[in-house]
Amino acid sequence: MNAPSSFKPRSDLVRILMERGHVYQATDLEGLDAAALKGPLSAYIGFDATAPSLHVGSLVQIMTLRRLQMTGHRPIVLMGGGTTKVGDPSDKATQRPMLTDEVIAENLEGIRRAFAPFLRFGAGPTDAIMVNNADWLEKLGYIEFLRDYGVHFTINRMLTLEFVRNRIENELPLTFLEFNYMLMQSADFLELHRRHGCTLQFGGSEQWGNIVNGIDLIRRIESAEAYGVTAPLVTTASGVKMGKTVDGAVWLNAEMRSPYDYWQFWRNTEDADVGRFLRLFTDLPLDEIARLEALQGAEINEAKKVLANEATTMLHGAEAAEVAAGAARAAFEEGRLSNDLPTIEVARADLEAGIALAALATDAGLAGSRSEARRLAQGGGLRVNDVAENDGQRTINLADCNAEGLIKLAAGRKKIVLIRPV
RNA sequence: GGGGGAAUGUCCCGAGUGGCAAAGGGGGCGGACUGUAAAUCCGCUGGCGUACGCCUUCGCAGGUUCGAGUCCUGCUUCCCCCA
Repeated sequence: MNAPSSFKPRSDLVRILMERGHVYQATDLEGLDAAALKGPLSAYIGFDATAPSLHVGSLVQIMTLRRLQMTGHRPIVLMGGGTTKVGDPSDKATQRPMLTDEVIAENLEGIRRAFAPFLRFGAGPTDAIMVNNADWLEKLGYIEFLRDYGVHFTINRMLTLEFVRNRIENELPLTFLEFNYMLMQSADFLELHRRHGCTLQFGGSEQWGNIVNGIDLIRRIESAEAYGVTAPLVTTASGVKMGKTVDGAVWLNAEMRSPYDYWQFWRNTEDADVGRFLRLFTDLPLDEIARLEALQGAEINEAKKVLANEATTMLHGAEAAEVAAGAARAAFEEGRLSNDLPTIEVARADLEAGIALAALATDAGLAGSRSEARRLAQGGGLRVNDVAENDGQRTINLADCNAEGLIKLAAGRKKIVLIRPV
């Protein structure tokens, strides 16, 4: 199912997706290539509202839509207002917790915003559009649903799907609710085909079964050809699923993860991942990436900075990226303070009275609790103005302010926060 | 409907004789070493407290006991076997 190496795509779309590492599996890459040459395609990816923001794990998908648009096609962002209520079981060992309507609505709002920097929305032929599957899924009556869609799916076939076999073999429950998810996703594809002429669906590798079923449904009901392409699951070279850190995921929304931290995330990429990430997550030309990727030893840090700059610029804008880069340069390369580091304001009166270091570090977000901050200090990981402080109980007051009236607090080498009395 | 088993440190897996803040992994965080990398070694990994300490945790609710993750009763969810 992987693209044969002998295949030479003629369309920009397929060529670029392949070159940049977006293709893991495809139903009919040659057919898609031919279709893309004929004119603008409409393609979609669905995003369920399981969290208040998308994170780096979804970035591959977003970038796929971006490439699609840049090669002259129309992206459709499908918000899963309806499917979220069922919950996709594909990559899960157990059923997801049920989310309430209120939570789903809030999550959708947060997710919606993430797309603006990556796609151009509008009414033109290749402008991106955003739709919500609650619009059609919620109207379906049960019997209607069974008769219109259920009739096209056989249990025999569904039982052969990998995640279904997994659940059954490992004796994990698979509820009927979850079992229906793929029908809903198939219905989505059909609906988008009808409404918007959508003929292509992208998704993560775990979406393969769902996508193929949608293509079948379109073929049966509309006698039309549709295509599916999945992206590889992006892991780091160490084999860890990408984007997992202290605070959980690397969120895209700025209020959940600051541009500075976002820049740092990319800057801390492992050597072995730099080339792959540059191809996937930036628009840099491939020959430029090849040059950066070839850098050896410490020089590859330059490539990581480029990656951080490009990725941060794309999401938060050039200005935010420059500020983040500048703050990092000052802090790590010149060993001095930059006022552009994340800053926490603390009431001057509180500092006059004195605050325990552990409490201050916790409030500044460097530790999850005071106990944790205290342990961090004991282990030598907490520094005040670059001096390791072992006693978490030590009081911090205005006397700790430097010449600029700030206190620099650091947990480890990389997490730095400035305290500003106000 | 009947019988048998399971649920553990709110990231995951997982041991647990009535004295347990609870073995061991993974993951994460910190330290050393480096290049803000990898690998390796070391430390930490429930909350609050300056401290001898206090509080909250083993599916839920009761009970026995000086004392319960561990025993008893009921309930919930899941798995297996029989019907």
